[in-house]
Amino acid sequence: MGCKIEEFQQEQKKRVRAVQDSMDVLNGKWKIAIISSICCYGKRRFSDILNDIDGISNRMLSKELKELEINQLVKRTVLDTQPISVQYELTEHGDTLQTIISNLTDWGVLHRKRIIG
Amino acid sequence: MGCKIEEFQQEQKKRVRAVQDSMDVLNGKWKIAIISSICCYGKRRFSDILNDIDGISNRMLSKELKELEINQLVKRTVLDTQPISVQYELTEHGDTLQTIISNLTDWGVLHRKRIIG
DNA sequence: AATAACAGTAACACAGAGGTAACCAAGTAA
DNA sequence: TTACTTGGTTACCTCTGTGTTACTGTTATT
Repeated sequence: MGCKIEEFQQEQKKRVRAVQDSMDVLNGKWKIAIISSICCYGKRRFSDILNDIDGISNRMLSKELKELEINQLVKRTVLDTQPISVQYELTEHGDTLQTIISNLTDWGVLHRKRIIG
Repeated sequence: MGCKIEEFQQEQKKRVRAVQDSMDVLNGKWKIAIISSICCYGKRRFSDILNDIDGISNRMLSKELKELEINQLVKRTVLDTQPISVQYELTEHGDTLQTIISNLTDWGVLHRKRIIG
């Protein structure tokens, strides 16, 4: 059976689907920036993240954090302070994104040098 | 001067900007799938890519390939065949995305196991 | 009594991302 | 003559991602 090529194509389709699964979670203008901010500081409050990321609105931050929570990448904890503050941290699963974030950071620098400036 | 914290924050903002530079290029429903397809086969024709990626339309593929060309990730070559065929391959710069693609593939599998199925 | 900080939410608006379907030109096979 | 293939383009439409502004409730401060 000359199935080698078809097998390879099936594998490739699986790989493409896997990449798209990742991108479904990471897509959007702000998600990776948010993860990057939380990841970098370990724990981070709502207003801190708002401050870390130039241009994001509280509406967007709130929405994106919710989605990240649903995808089990981020954990939300309400702290008993006055006024109430809310702490975000990466889950164990979220932590597994570190390699990707780091690669994307390096590549971003490279790309900017090469294309943008 | 107690500048350590501010320095760190500046560094972090730079990192976030770098990640966003990457995402500007890779964002969208199809771009990474396209790169992944070309990268996997080395060289790939329009209709092959169309076939690799479930759900993409020729309109989208054409549009995304153009953008990837503008960003110097993909090189287009018209072949003198009948009917004419067009070959796409990654540029040197596009090749530097391989690590990221591969990481995203692995993470996608992990994530699907963990969340989706 | 008024204002500020925190962590959001609600209502509305809009550009552009993405989908669908038809069409094109050149060659070629039936 | 008609139909098919390759690699697109064009027109049109829908929908969603994102932005803007204003608002909430609670506590502390002035």
